[in-house]
Order: sequence, then structure tokens, then C-alpha cells
Amino acid sequence: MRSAIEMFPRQEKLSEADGPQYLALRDHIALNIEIGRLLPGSRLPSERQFQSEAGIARGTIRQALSQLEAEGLIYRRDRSGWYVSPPAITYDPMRWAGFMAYVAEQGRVPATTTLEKSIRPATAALADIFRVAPGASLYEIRRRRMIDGRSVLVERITVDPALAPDLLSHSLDGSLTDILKSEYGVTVARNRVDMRPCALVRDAAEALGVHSGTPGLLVVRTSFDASGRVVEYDQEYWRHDAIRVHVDLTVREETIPPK
Amino acid sequence: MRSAIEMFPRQEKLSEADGPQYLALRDHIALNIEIGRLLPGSRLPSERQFQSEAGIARGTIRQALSQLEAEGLIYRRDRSGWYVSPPAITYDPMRWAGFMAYVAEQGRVPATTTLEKSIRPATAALADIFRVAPGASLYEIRRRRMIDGRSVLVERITVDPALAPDLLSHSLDGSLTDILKSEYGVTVARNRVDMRPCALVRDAAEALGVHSGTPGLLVVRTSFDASGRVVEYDQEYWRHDAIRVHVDLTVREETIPPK
DNA sequence: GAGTGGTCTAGACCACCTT
DNA sequence: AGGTGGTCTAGACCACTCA
Repeated sequence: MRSAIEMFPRQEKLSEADGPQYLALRDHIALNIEIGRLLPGSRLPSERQFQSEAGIARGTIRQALSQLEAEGLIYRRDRSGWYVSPPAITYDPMRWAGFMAYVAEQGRVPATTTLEKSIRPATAALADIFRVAPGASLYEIRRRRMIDGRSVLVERITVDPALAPDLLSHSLDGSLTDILKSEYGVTVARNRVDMRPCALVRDAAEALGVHSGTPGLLVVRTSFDASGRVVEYDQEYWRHDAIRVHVDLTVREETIPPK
Repeated sequence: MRSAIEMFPRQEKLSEADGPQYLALRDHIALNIEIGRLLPGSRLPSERQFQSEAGIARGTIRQALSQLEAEGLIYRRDRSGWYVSPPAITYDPMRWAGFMAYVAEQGRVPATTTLEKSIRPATAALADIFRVAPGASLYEIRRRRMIDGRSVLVERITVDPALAPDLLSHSLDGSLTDILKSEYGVTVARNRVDMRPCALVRDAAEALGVHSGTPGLLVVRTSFDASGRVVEYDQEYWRHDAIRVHVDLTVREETIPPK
């Protein structure tokens, strides 16, 4: 059996210069990706193929693959194989026009699946954000979003029913911002965005079909209308290799720090 | 020998309910951190202590620890041990007043080490950014910055000598923005910030004293003055557990997409 | 049903940090 | 000098995917 992509043509050797073996293998695979011998979306040889071709223990192979995954160069599909990562999408919280429009604008194919719509009592944290009483009813929407057929984020959106009564009866597979605008006349005047690297675990990992512990990016977006009411509170868990954030802004003069 | 922090008091067992062992151990350690039995900065028991106390193979222990590292809950000091991560610092590109001021404002102790100052010929990419001829001389500064004694980022700053002649003769261990302002009258009117999750490898990993492949966040900041000239081009490699990004902005109306 | 990655074991030797 | 994490081996069995 011969791999579709020949990773070690003509008994090509890994450089033995210095450093650990797994980094040498990492470099070898990374090079193959850079020069285009391995294209985005294509599958790498199996771990056991590497094992026999490179003569390295499987644990070491997996170390190299995990390193490449951490760098965002490759990703895994559970019990299927390792694949070269497609390019990341650029996310601009300032020009945010909705995921669907955004992804399409960059020449990719977006898709959305609504995982769950529910009414939930406000937790203490959410009550504080929405300025409602703890335990008050809030809409909660969980969605998964895809680019070119690959799941790239899961999100949990919270909306105050007072602003958008009967919201859950609409189809939420498109742009929520559009629905809020066209159906309820609610527009976003201000966005507060928090971002931090995280790991995708448990629910998020399961929904994205990724290995628990895969690195990710958590983007929390709080949208306000012109009168300062919270329109939407959105927690997005992104695959780390699928997103780049771009912000272009004029510098605000240092004033009294807000509290 | 008894560990300073008793992780398994009274023969406490790991939950055997379901899922892999390494996640059970992860949960166990995470719980100890949450309830404050393990405080930020404190050292975890050694891998071999876990091995004997929990009766699990060392490879499995390391899997649990790596997971916690990916989540940002713990970090390692090379060949010294595993430690509980301190809280992250909040970074606001809009209110950027310099790392030193910023960190101090959040009650932490900042420090900066200049690793290298040099004059380098502009690469094609840099020439394009600064609108100079390829090969033209540019200042390059490499610095490492610390919070409470822990290295959290390394950066590579590029400045056009035309805007700040003789810049390298100044001490660069403080705020570069301050120097540009007070010594050269250059102020920043606009910032372009790009962020993406990455892995810390090679130089960056070495400078931060982290394991190659540790997750990180790359922040690229391009600063412009009022006339649109590039003042500073800064690539910052952050430890992923040390930073949160916060942006608060008014939504820009959709206009012609810039190209 | 064959092949894949996911998990786990029980060792080993090394480079380096710490005291 | 002793202990630590870093690397690596050579197996094993399992759950799951895919054809």
C-alpha cells in the first residue's frame, strides 16, 4: 500500500542535525505543506504509515502532529485522520455584518445550524448584563456555524424577550442581527468585544467534533442599541485555526478610565 | 516524602464515571485550583508524585497536565515543574498607553528587557508596510516583557529611522510610544491590530522560556500618525494564558469595503 | 471488517534545574 | 547529586469511521 501523497520520496531523510525527532518530523510535514505538496483539506498519511516510513514510534509521531495542530497548520477529524487546515477567515468586530455575509464576502461557503432554542432563567451574571432580575426569562440560542463544510464555531446567544418578543419562532439559521433589525427595529450602535485564547472542551468540543483540549478562541460580544440597552450577548467558541481578528481604529485620547 | 499540597487526601479517588482517565485527573486538579487549594503561582506535585499517588502511567499524567496547560490553568517552567497560572492581563488596543502603565494600572508589576537593537534592511513585506525601498535601513528592536516576574510576551518592533533618527541610542526598556512622542513629536492617530491564535515556537518559545508548541496569541499592531505614515510596526507573541483582549467600539456603518 | 485515531502501560535515558 | 520535566520506545486494546 502506498500513500496518495508520497511524504518520503527517494528515501528522503529527516534532518538529524539537532533538536528532538518530533520537531524534525514537524518541519518535514510543514515543508510539504508550504511547498504545496499537501494542499488545504487534503489528508495526511496515517500515523501508522508515518511509523513504518519514518521508523519512529507512534507516540513521537503524534507529538509532531499535535505540534502542527497547535500551530494551526493541520487539524484532525476524530478517528478519520489528519488534514491540512484551510485558510482562516478574517473577523472584524467593527464591520460586523453577520457571519453569513462575512464569510461569503471572503469567497467561502458559510452555513449555520441551530442546535437549540430555549427560554432560561437569568443567571446572576446574565441578570447583571441585561439589567433584569435574576431568574427572569431570557432567550438562549445555541448555533453551530460552518465554513466550507467544516465546523468552525459554536455560539451561545442570549437575548432579552422584552426587546424581541417571539424571537424563537423565527428561523435562526441566518443572520440574527438582520432579524432583530427587520422584525423588531432593533439596531446595534455599540459593540463590546472580549477575546481570549482558550481550549475547546466538553460541550464546545463535542459540538465542533474536535478533540477535547484543542486550542480555541473565545469571543464574547455584547451588543448595545443607541439607548445603551443590551441587544445581544454572544459567546463564540472558535477553532483556533479558523479565525483572525482585525481591528482598525482611531486612538482614543486617554480620559478618565471607565469603571 | 509528602507533597506540600496534598492532592489526594484521605485516599480521595478520581471519579471513574466515564470518559478517559486523563480527563478525570484534569478535573481533579482543576477543582483543586478552583476551590483555592492550589493558588496562582504555586507548584503542582511532580509528575512522578502523581504517578505513585494516583497509580496512573506518567504519559497519562502528562496528557492531563497538557490539557490544563492548553486551557491556560497551569503552565510549566522547563525542567522545574508545573505551576498554577496567574490571572491574565486585559489588553485594550484602543486605550493603549504603553505596557508599563497598563500593567501597573491593573495592580501588577511590569518589566521590560531589551533583547536586541539593530539596523536591518527592509524585507519585501516591511518595505511595503513602510513605503520604503526594499533593502532600506529600518530599526528593529526585540524586547521581552514580564508581569510579576513571569515572561509573558516577546515582541519585534520596526521603526523607520526617518521618523525617529538615532532612536536606538535611547533606553528602550520603558515605553517606546512615550519616547516617540516626547523626543520626536510623533503621535499615534490610528492603530491597526491583527490578532490570531498561534503556537510559540523556536525563537519566541526560547525567549519566553516556554516549551516549543505552547499555545500563544500573536498580536500585530501597526501604528499610524495623523498624516497616515507608519510610526511603528509591532509583532507581539503572547503566552496564551497571560492576555485577554477587550475592545469597545461604536459600530461603523457598512461602507465601501476597503482594499 | 479493515483501518483509523484515542487511550494507556511500563519501562528507558537524557538535559537541565535546584540545592 | 538528586529530582525534574523532555523525549522516546514498543507494545496493547478500544471506539469509531469508512467503504
